[in-house]
Amino acid sequence: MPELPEVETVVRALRPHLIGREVGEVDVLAPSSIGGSPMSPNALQGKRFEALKRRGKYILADLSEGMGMAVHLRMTGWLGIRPRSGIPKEDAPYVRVVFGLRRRGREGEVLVFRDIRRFGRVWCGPREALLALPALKKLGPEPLEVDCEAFRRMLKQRRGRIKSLLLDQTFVAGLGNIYTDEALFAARIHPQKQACRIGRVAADRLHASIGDVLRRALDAGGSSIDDFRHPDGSPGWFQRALQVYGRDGEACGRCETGIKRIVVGQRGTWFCPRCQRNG
DNA sequence: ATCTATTCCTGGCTGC
DNA sequence: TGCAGCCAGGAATAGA
Repeated sequence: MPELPEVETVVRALRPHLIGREVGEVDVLAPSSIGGSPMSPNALQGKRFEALKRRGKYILADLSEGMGMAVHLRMTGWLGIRPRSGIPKEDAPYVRVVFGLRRRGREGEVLVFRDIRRFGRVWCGPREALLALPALKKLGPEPLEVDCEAFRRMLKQRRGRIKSLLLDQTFVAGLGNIYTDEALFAARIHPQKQACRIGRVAADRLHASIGDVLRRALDAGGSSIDDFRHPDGSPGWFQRALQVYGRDGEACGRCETGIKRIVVGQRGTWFCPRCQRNG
């Protein structure tokens, strides 16, 4: 499932392929994959990619003449560059949108949006209209940019359970189920602990753990759980380094206690009942 | 502010 | 071997 490190990995890999190229013909095979867009993807035809960025779990492209594109991969979304006539047969049923790419007027490759479960979305339109989309506008701060004191204050103001709070994109933008569980384990905080009752020392530890786990996952090219793959089809490696996520019954790397799975806010949650106490 | 339930969607699993 | 039923999961949404 693409979270911040996976989305950032995709952005970095796509950047050199897209910058400077112009959008050619656009083929929308699944209209439901187009978000409540300000405009149809066809409006991007003839516009040139100028920048590719990430905000939370959103991929944001700046195009010429003030246009933009936003993509959310959700569970199974994938973006990649393919030869114009070279979409593999096994991918074909899941290809939802195809953007032709031209350089100096010459047709070349295509940007493919593939998405098995169709939860992902592509939005197109004027940049300002995209940034005004409620979901983007309400995003909380980037977890790698918020400083320790600010983070501590943010926790103090909230009475919800820490796990649910970290998953709330309006609180911090970019964490998902994998990295919240990993960060809470590293900081030795119980996922159901009330945010405002996390002490100063533990809050600082959590802030550091979030930064640490995200940076290490980024260095590993993300985690290939289920079907996350880089734009070139290669997998990330961080799933090997995961300490608790999906490791029901396995021994905790710190104390050997069995990792436990519970449900918090309708989300599968893995933690070590001995290292992470709710007291 | 916060909680719960529901919806979207499909591959993969379980149980018969 | 086949089939029904269930589940995961991010985020929007509605309602409490």
